[in-house]
Amino acid sequence: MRVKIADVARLANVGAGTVSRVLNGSRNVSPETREKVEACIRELGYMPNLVARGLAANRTGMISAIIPAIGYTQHAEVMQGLSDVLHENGIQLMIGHCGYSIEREEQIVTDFLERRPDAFYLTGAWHTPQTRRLIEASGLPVVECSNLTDNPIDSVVGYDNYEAARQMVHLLHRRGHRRMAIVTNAVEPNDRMADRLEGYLAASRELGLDMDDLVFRYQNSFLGGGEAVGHALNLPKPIDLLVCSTDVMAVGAIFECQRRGVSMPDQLAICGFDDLPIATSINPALTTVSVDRFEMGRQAGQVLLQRLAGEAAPHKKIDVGFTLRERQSTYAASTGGARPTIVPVETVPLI
Amino acid sequence: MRVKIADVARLANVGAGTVSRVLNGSRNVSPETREKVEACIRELGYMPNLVARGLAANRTGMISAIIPAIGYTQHAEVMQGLSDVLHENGIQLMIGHCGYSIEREEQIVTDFLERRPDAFYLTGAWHTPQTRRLIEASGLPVVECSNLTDNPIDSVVGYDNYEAARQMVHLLHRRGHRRMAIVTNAVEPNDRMADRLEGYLAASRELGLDMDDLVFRYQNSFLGGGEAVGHALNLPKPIDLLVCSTDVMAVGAIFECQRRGVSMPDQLAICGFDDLPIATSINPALTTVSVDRFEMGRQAGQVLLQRLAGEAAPHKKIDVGFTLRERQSTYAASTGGARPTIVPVETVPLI
DNA sequence: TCTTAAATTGGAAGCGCTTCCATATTGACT
DNA sequence: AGTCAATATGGAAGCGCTTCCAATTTAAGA
Repeated sequence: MRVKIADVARLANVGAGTVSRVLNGSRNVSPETREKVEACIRELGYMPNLVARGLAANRTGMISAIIPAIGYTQHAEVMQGLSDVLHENGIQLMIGHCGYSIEREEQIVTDFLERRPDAFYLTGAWHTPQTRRLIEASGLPVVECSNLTDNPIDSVVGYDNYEAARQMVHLLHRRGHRRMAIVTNAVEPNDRMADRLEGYLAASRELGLDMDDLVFRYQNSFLGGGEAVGHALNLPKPIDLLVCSTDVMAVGAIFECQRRGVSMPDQLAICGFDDLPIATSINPALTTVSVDRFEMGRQAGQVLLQRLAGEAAPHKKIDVGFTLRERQSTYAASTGGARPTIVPVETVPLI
Repeated sequence: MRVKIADVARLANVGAGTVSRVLNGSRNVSPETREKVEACIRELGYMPNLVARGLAANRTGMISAIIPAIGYTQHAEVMQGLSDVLHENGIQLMIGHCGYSIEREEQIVTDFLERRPDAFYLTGAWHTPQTRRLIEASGLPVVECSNLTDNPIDSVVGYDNYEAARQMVHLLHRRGHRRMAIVTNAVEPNDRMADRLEGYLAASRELGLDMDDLVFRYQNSFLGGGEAVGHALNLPKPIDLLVCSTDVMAVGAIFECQRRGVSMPDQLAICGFDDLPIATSINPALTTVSVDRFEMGRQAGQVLLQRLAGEAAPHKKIDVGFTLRERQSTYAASTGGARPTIVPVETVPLI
C-alpha cells in the first residue's frame, strides 16, 4: 500500500521508467538491470497499483460481464469458465446481474462504463437500443453469449437453441412420441427461450403434429414445471410427452408426476433443456439438451483476449454445439418404454 | 470516453474543482452553480472516469469477494444479497473463486490487493497465515461469512453451524429416530462442514447414542449422497436416519433411495443442511436447516458500508440465525411416520 | 458602516503509473 | 578506426480526477 515505483527505482538506482519496463516485461531491459530491479522489488515487497496503471495505460485489466442472476447454474458455469481464462491473463471480471431485464442491463452497462473495462460480456442478444449505442460508441470488444444471431454487436459465442429444440422433437417423434406439449417461461422473456419455442413449433409443423395450442406458459421454476404437469393431465385429449424449455421446469414436472403417481415415461414422458447436474441423478434420469457451458465461457474469454491483443477478426461467431442426451424420462429406441437405455444420437458439431 | 471534467468546467465557466464538487455532492456549491454545471454535464454527456477518481481519492468503490465457486447456490445467493446492497451505494463487487483452497484464496487476495479494493468479503474463517497478514496489513474492512468465530479478522456474519446440527439431532431424536449416521465431505474441508460434524457428535454424546463410528465421508455431490446410502444400507446394524451435511448430498441420497425402493422416512429417514429450493420440491420434501442467505449477504454489505463510513465498531459479529425445517423426509411429531406434516420448531433468534 | 466568520470558488499539486523522447551505450560491419 | 543501427536508460509529461489552500464574495453581527 505504501511502497511505489519511485522507491524501487531509487533503491535500484535506475529510473522509474526502467522499473515500469521490468514490471511489464518489456524487451528493452538488460538482464543485469532486470535482475537488480527484481531484487529491489522483492526486498521492498513492492506491489503494483493497478488503479494507477489503469489510468496511465488506459487499460484496466477488467472485463464487465452481465448475466441474469449470479445463482443460476447455467450462467455461473459460463462465468467460471470465462473467469478461469481471463485470470490466467491477469484480467479480472466485474459481474453484474440484471434479472432478465434489459432496462436493468442498460443501467449496469452505464455504471460499468464509468469503470473503464477493457471489454464486455453480455448474456443474450436482446438489448435496449441505448445499450447497443453505448457499447458501440465505447468501441470496446464485446462477446454476446446467446443464440448465434446474425446481427451481433461484435462477437457471439453460443449454440443454436432453435435447432436443438427442433432436433429434440424429431428424435422423440422417431422414438414414438406423438402428442406433445411444450412448457415455456411466462415471465422474463429472452431470446434463447424464444428460440427454443420456435424450434419446437417448427418441428411440430414439419411433422404435421398440430401442437400449436399446446404451448403452456409457467414460471421457470420447480413449481412452474409442477403446475404444467397439473395442466397437462387435465387436457381433454391427453399428451404423451411434455417438452420443458429448461431442466428446472422438467425437474419440477418429474417431482409432480412422482407425487401424482404418474409413471414416466409410460404415462407421460418428459424432456428438458440444459443438462444440469441433477438431470443424471433424478429418477427417471432426464432426457435433455447438453451444452458445455464451461467451454462456452472459455471460448468467450479466448475471443475477448484475441480482441484485446488487437486481432480484429470482425464479427466472430463461435458455435460450441450441443448434444441430445437421451435418458429414462422418454422412450428410447427399441425398448418399448421399459427402462430404456441411452442411445447415441446425432450432434451438431463444432464449426 | 472522451469528455472530461476540464471540458465541463470550461463550458460552465467554472473551475475543475467546482465540477468535482458538484459530482460528489459537496455541500459547498451554490444552487445556481450546481445547476449550471449539471446542465453542462448533460449537454456534453459527461461520464466520470472512476479509475482516475480511484487514484486521486484513494477509494475505488470496489469490494473484493472470494467464494469457493460462483455456481454454488449458497454462495451465489449471498453474493446477490451483498451485491444488491453495495450497488445501491455505487459500489461494485470483484468476485474471485478459490475452489475451497485457502492457498488459492491467498493468491486471489494478493491479486485483488493490487486493484486497491475498499474492503474484503471472505468465505469462512480458515485462511493461510499469509492471507491474514496481508489483509490485516492492508487495514481494509473485512467481513467473513462463516461460523461466528471468536477470532475474526474484523467482522463476521453468519450463524452457528455447530448449534444447528446439534439441535437437528436433538429434534429428530425427540421424533423417535434412534440410530443415525452422518455424511460429511471427503474433500475440500472447511470450517462450516467441520462445525456441523462437531455439533452432530456433541448431540450424539449428549443423548448417549454412540454414533462415533458412523461418520461417512463422501464427495459433496448428488453422487456422494447416493454412495452414502449404499454404504448405510449395508451396515450390519441398520440405521434409521441419515444426516447429510448438505442438501446436495441429501438430494442424492433421496434419489438413491428411490432407485433402491427404500421407503422414506419409514425405512430410512434423511435430513440435510442449507434448505436449497429443491428441498421443498423433492419427494419426500427434505427436512433441513434453513438460513436466509440473501439476508446474510445484505448484512455483510451493511457492515462493510458502515466500516467504510468510518463507524469502527471493532469486531462486529452478526448472527443471522437459522431455522429447522421439518418436512416429510423424517418422522414428524404425532404422525407415526405417515405423511407427516410440518411442525413449528425452535429457532435461534437474531441477536 | 465596519468587522469577522462563513460560504464559494479557482487553481495547483498531487495520486502512482506508462510512455515517449532524447541521450548514451553497445556491437556489428566496413 | 569509423559508421550506423540496435539496444538501454533516465526523466518528463501526462492519464482524469480529488483536495487543499488561498482568494474572493456574501452574510451576519456589532
